[in-house]
Amino acid sequence: MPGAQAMTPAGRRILAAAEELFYHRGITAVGVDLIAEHSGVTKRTLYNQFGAKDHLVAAYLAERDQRWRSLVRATVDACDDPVEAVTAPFDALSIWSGDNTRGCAFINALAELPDPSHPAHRIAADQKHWLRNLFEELATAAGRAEPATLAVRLLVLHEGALATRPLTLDTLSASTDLARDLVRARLPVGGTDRPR
Amino acid sequence: MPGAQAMTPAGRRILAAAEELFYHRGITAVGVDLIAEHSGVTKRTLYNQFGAKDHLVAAYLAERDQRWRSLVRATVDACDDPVEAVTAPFDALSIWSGDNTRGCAFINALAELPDPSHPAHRIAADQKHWLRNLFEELATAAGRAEPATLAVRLLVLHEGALATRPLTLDTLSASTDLARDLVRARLPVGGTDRPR
DNA sequence: TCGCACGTACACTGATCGGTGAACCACCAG
DNA sequence: CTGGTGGTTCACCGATCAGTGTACGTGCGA
Repeated sequence: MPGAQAMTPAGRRILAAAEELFYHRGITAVGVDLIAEHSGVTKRTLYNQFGAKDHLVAAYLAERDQRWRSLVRATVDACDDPVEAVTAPFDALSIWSGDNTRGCAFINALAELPDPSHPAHRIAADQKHWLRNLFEELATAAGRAEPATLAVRLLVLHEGALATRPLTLDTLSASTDLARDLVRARLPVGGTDRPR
Repeated sequence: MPGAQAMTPAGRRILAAAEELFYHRGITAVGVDLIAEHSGVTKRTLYNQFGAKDHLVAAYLAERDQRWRSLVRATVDACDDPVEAVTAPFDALSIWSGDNTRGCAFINALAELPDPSHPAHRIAADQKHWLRNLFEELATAAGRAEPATLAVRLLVLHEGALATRPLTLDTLSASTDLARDLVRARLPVGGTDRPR
C-alpha cells in the first residue's frame, strides 16, 4: 500500500482514472486497457506500478476511503456543539452525495467481488466499523444514553441513505431528520432501559 | 416478459441457475456458458429461450422481485394487529436475510449495470417505490400520523439493514427495533415495556 | 402422416479480457 | 561515465466473453 502520496506522477494519474472509471462504470466492467488509456499511460506502466488489477482495485478503495474519512473528520471537527457533532457525518454525507450519485463504492465493490479473501472486503468492513465507532464516541462525548445502541441505529440510517442514492427517492433528508430526532431524544431516557 | 410460469422446463432451470449464480457471484462475473452448464442445458437452448444475456438478467431480477413481494405480502397479511403489520416487512426481511447474505440483489445489480436504460434500473426503482407505498398504506391503516414521512423513514431503515447484510454488523435487529419504536410513536431510545 | 416446437451437439466467430517480454529512451545521482 | 529508476512502444499470450449457424433428434397435436 504505497499511500498515494509516495507515488509516481503516472501512478497518481492511473489511480485517479481508476477511481473515476471503477466508481461510475463498475469494477468488473472496466478493463485495464481502458484505465491506461484514460490516464494517458501505457498498460505496461500500469502493471509496473500496481502489478495486478486486484491491487489497483484495492488502492482505489483505500484511496476513496481515506478521502471520505477526511471529509467526515473535518465536518465533525467544525462542530462546536457536541450534540450537533453526532449527526455531522450526515452533513458530510450530504456533501459527498453530490458528486457520488452511484451509491456506496464499498457496497458496490462487494457486490462485484464475492470472494471474501479479496482485500476489498477488509477495507469495506473496516470503514463501516470505523463509522460506527465514531458515532459511538461522539454519542458518548455528547452524553447520550446507550451510545452503542444509538451508534448502530445511526449507522443503519447512514447506510440506508447512501445505498439508495441511485434510486429516485429522497432518502437523505429523511435519514438526516430522523438521525437528529434520535440524537436529541427529547424523552428522558428511563432507567429501565436494557443494558447492552 | 414470459412470467416464469408460462415457461418451458428448460427455461425454468436456466432461470433458477441464473438466480443462484448472478446473486452469489455477480452478474458481470458470470458468463452464459456457466449458466448453461449449471442448468444442464446447451448454450443454444439458453439463447433460444432468452435471446440475450441482458434479457436473462432482467428475467432474473423480475423473478426475484416477485418472490420477495410474495413473502412480504404473506407476512403482512398474517398480522392481525394493524400496528404490528406496519413493521411486518422487517420480519419478512429477517427471514429473507437468512438465505440472502449478499445484500440487496437490486442495489448490487445497479452497481454492475450503470447504464440507466438497462431494464434493471426500472425494476429496482419500482421495487423500492412499491415498498415505500406499502409502508405508507400500512401506516395509514394503523392510524399513524404523517404516514408519508414515516414510510420513507422505515424504507431507509429497511434498505440500510439489507444493504449492510454482507458486513459483519448486526444491523438487522437494530433497524427492526428502531422501526417498531417509530411506529409505536414512542420517541427513540425510550421503549421500556416493549414485548419482543 | 405432416409439421412444428423444444432441445441437443458442436463447431465457430470476433472481440476483449488480464497479463507479459523485450528493446529503448530520458533523467538524475554516484 | 555509469547505473538505476520511471516511462514508452509494440507485439504477443492463452483464456474467456457474448452470440451464431447448422444439422439432428424427439414428442405431440392436427
